[in-house]
Amino acid sequence: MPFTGSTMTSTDQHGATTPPLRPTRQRRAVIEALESFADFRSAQEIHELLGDRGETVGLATVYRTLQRLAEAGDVDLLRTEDGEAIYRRCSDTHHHHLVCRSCGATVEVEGPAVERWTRAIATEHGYDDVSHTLEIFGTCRDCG
Amino acid sequence: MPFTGSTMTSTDQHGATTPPLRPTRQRRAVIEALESFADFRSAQEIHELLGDRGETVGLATVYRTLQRLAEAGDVDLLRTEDGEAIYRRCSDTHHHHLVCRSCGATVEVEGPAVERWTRAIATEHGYDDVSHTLEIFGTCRDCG
DNA sequence: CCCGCGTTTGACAATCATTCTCAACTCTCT
DNA sequence: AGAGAGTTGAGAATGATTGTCAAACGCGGG
Ligand SMILES: [Zn+2]
Ligand SMILES: [Zn+2]
Ligand SMILES: [Zn+2]
Ligand SMILES: [Zn+2]
Repeated sequence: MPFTGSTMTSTDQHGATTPPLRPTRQRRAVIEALESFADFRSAQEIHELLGDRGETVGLATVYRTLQRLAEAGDVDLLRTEDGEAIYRRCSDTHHHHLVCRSCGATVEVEGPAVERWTRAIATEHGYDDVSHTLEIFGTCRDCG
Repeated sequence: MPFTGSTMTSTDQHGATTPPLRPTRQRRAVIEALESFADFRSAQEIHELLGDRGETVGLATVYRTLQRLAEAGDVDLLRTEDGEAIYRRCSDTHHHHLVCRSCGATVEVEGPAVERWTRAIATEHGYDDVSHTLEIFGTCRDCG
């Protein structure tokens, strides 16, 4: 049963199997593509953008790269209503997102209180090694 | 761009298109199946259980029913690490889940403060019609 | 009880995102 | 240059979820 606290986990990497990561053309291309977006995008969208730009990067590679980045915590991952994975470059400090339901405009937010609360609640119920996911959705001013 | 606050939304249904819902054998069977679980299960698992029980219900029907129930707010929906949808019968008041990462044991939790915080943060940034998703993961006592 | 009709079902095909395969290729280091 | 591990890409494979559509059903009305 694979349950997660993937994006925005409060617990961090154990220490181990972190094999080297080579700076290849495609890897750089994907990262660069991410830089050019302010909101969440799917692997397919990123692959498409790269195609338009002339940068040739295999779809499988885009998927692989995005996964690696997500695991490394260099990008945040969330799921659309229908389960599709979408990614976004983001700051390295733990945070959450306030996303516009209609245009996707995203704002990073922090809430020390919430962080404390989740940990407390979990501990209180005997749960260890706590992590969590939290996203806020709404309609932004422009889409209002 | 389908972004959500599906499960555990703080905003509720607008008012409209809620066509009647017939209490069919299969519908009842799915609901009953859900009653027999305390944790989240996938459509496939539920379909399988029904099969074992002798209750014949088409897989497509299980999917459809589960969707309806989720939309109606009668069951909570969340996604496994790999995007698979899993469901669980739950109380009708707004709440969140504390889930064991390894065995799936689930506890419903409430946090008025968090509810207030998400709304405040959103408003503060000019976002309206706010909803949110929040899940806490950890290792339960038994799996510790 | 029987009829009419919109709803629901189910077997199966169709989607579609994501993963797998694996031979060719690229780094890195010596 | 050469060896060895890490990467890539084209295309096949997977697997959850959805679409199709004719047959079966549930709910009144007569
Ligand atoms: Zn917007
Ligand atoms: Zn947090
Ligand atoms: Zn457990
Ligand atoms: Zn809440």
